[in-house]
This record gives sequence, structure tokens and C-alpha cells, in this order.
Amino acid sequence: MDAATAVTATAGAAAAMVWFRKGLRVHDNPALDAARRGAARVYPVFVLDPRYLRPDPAAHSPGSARAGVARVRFLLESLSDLDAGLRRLGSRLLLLRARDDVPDALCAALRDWNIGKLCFEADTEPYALARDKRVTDFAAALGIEVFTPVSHTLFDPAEIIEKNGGRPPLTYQSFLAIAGEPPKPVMAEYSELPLIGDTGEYELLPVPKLEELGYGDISQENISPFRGGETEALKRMRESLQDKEWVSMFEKPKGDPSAFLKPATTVLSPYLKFGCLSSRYFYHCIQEVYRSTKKHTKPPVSLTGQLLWRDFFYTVSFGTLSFDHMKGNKICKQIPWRQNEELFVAWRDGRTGYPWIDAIMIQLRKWGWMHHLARHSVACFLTRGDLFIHWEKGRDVFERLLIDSDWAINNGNWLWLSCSSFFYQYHRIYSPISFGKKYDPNGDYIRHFIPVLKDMPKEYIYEPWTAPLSVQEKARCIVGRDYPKPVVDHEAASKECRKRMGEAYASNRLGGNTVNGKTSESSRRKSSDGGQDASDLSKSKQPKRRS
DNA sequence: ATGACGTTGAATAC
DNA sequence: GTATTCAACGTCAT
Repeated sequence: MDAATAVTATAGAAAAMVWFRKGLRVHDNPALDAARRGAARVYPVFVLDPRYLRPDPAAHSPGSARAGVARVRFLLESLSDLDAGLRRLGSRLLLLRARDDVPDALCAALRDWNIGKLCFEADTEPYALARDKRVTDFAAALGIEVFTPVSHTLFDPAEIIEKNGGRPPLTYQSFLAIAGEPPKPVMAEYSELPLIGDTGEYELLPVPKLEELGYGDISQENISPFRGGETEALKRMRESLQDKEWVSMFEKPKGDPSAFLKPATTVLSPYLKFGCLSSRYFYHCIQEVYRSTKKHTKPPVSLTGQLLWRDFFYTVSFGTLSFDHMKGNKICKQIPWRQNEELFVAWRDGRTGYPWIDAIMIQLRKWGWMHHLARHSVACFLTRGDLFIHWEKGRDVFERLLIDSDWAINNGNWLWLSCSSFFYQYHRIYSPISFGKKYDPNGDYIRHFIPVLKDMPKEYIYEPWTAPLSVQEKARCIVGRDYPKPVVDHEAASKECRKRMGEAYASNRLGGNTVNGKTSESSRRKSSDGGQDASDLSKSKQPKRRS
């Protein structure tokens, strides 16, 4: 404490801190911009969270409890690049290591460095809201000025919800109708930042290398081809936007999920997730391309449409209690998912016996990224399509392994794909055989991610169990020995799933649990006039018809 | 009540 | 490549 007070004397009153969490960039960074204005000293801080970085030996793949190695690597690369960007402006990134709690570490620095103004980008995730409240409460008690601009998303989710009468819009179209045009990015040009202040006795850590974190032997794991950081983000964006024809004619559903050497999308999602790229700047740059071409596609399928989907899920997730759970979630269908650890593990580890499904899950584990439609295939397979396993189980696997894993978007898409919310046409099931085949009849994608199948003739590569034994022998891949037999029969399993979904939907209707929150109370009240609660009870007491 | 609509299904026919 | 059929969901405007 005494040392700390000594530090405050030299730091001066006009010290500001910019706290980085997401938003790992210099461009379009309102928090950084506000911190530098009128401050003699600026402390750019990132707090390393041991729960995010500490190796978890019990995890099903290398990494920590929260993140697979691919995303940890991406984060570290992003931090290195942020540090380099700040150094170009005469500053640097101050890395603090939390003992076990991020707010404690940050608050100690706020106090010890005598910070007068704290700036950080607003974050709407429940975890972040709880974390940030502890920091802002502490700052308020010390009389520290706090500035928390919205700059992660195009729009302010709270504002959209307010405009919609206090409830989040639950369809994309109604979201669009409210949203309008997003604010312009703040692209202030400046050549230097205020110097960092005295950091007293704080140990200033360099950005650790992935190898130093003790994840064991990760050399065997394929390395994700996507490098983190703002520099890489801007380079990747400019490369994508160079092909104006491609940008203006982009239609997401027409992309090829099996393309991996040159992905069918921009692969900017991980950079948006960490804020290495500003969504507003990206949006603005796409608009510029549109202005230079005769015509362009439109939301929901267009490139800007994808950014709007991101904001849609941020908004709904912000305005929905228990968005990341089935129970207690008003917009989520209540479905009696099956519990089957063996089938779940087969799915998670890419051992379902369906090469298309397994290749996608292996790409996920190794790269931390796969095409959107590939995600659809495996999510459908796990939940309503084949295995009838809870979407929360799949959500957890994606959340840990994806380099672009984003709380709002990941949960939103799992709700969507499992037909629990937003999308309800549960008869539309992705075939684990024919869906991939129509894009990649030769199975190059499968051969790349599942080397044991690389010599399987293309006639059998999507269904190796149908190959005659002589063919399997020639391909040096015996099904049941070198590659698993299918864990379920898709024809039978998907038929059963349809039936279960139909029953679950019927039961939800009778229970009055409609998605938009207005239960069938109103219609019931109208029809029963005298408030005959008994009929209501009897209705809800016999929801499960057995046929 | 009714009909149009919904980012991305599969199988089949032309 | 595009259209049709399959069987049929919830939401929203009328």
C-alpha cells in the first residue's frame, strides 16, 4: 500500500486506463480514443485469466477448461499484435496476471496506479456483465470516471430492445425493420498515444508463448491456418474485399462447406469475436464495395446480412433470460432430449462412422473453424437429426473448440439448428451422406481430415460400411477396425427423431409454452369466459399422448 | 381463420 | 441448374 501511494504521486491525476477484453485493436476503438484524450498518461491493460489459460488435463482435447489450444493460440497472437500496434504509437500493452480473479487484479491496478478515468468496451455476455459490475462498483467507490462505449456490435442491443417496446425482436426481419443504419466507425488518425504511467512494482509480463503454458505435446495437432491479430484481420478483410464481384454476389447458403484450402467465406468471424476487426468498419468497407458495383445481394444472405445476423443474436441473447439453457428460457422449446454419453462422445471425438460428420468434428478440433453449413450438419446430427442429444452438450463442445466461439451467436445457432427456437421445420434434416456429397463427390475434404479413408474409392467414401470387404482391404481401411461402423442408422434414427420432435412440439403447444412469450392464456380466457381453470388444468395434465 | 413467409433439406424430374 | 413434391413448423399481417 505504501509503495502504491508513492506511485500515485508520480502518476499524476490525469491518468487513464483502457481495459482490453474483446476489442483487441487500435482502429475504431472508442474506449482507447476516449482514454487518450486529455490524459497525460494512458495505461493499456489486459488481464490474463488463469481459468482461460491453465491447462486442463481432464479436458477431451489439449487446452484449458474453457478454450482449446487453437483459440488460446489465437488470443496470444492477438495480444502480441495489439502490443505491437500500441508500441508503434509509443505505448505498449500492460499484461497483468490475475491470481485467480480478473476483477480483483484490475481493481488493484486501478487503485495502485491512481487511475482517474477507466475506459472499456461494453460487453453484453452474462459472464462479462457480472465481471464488469464488480469493477465499475469499485471504480464508483473510488470516484473513478468510467466510460463504456458500445463498439463490439453494429448497434447497441439495449437500444434495439427499447425501440422494440422492451422486448428483443425474435425474427430477423423484425430486427432489420428496427435496426436501420449502423453508426459509422471512429477512424481517428493519430500518430502517438500518451506514454504509459509508472507501474510501480508491478511485473510487466511479455505475451506468453503457447508452448510456455504447458499444454503437453501439441506438435501433433494440426495448427489452425488462421493467425490472430488486428494486422492479420485487416489484411484478410482487404484481400476478401478485393474481389468486388465476389463481395457483391455473396450468398451465404450457396457456399461450399467442404472447401478448406480456400474457404467459401471470409473467415473473419474469429477476428470479429476478439474484436481484432471492428464490425462497423467491416460493414462500412462492404458498403463501399457495393457502391462500386451495379448490383449486390441483400440481407439475410449477403455479406452485410451476416454482420446483421451477428447483431440479431447479440440483441436476442441480451434480452432473454437463460438464453444459454433450455430450462427457464422462454423462447426455447422444451424437448426431452436423450442422454447417451457413448453416442455423445462418438460425436464429439469424430467417431460416428459417418465420414462427413467425423471430418467436420476433426476439422473443429484441429483448426477451431469450419464452414457454417458444416456446423449445421453436425449440429443437426447431434440433436434433432440423428442422436437426439441435448443442444447444450454440443454447444459446450463448440464453445470450447471454436476460435470464433461467441456466446450469443453460438447459443443462438444451437437453438436454431435444434429447432428449439427461431427455426421450426424439423422435417428438414441434413443427410450425413448426401449433403456433403453434393459439394464434394470425390470426398477430398474427408480424405484430408480422416487420412485412414484417403484411399477409399469415391463410390464408398461417404458410406464406407457399404464397401465390399475386398475394396476395404485394398484401401487398407477395414470398417470396424480402422474406421468405426456407423453409430446409428440414419434412416431409422432420423425417422425416430422426427416422431419425437412432433411429440415434443405437441406437448409444448398444450403446455401453452409458445415461443413469443404470450401463452395461450389469452385465447383460453376468451373461450372459457367464466375462467374455468379446471379445464386449463386438465388440458395441461394430459400433454403426453402416446401413440 | 387464412395465407404468406421464413438465410442454407432431400429426392426427383426436366 | 431450376422446379416440383414431400409434409408441414411458428410467426405475423390481414
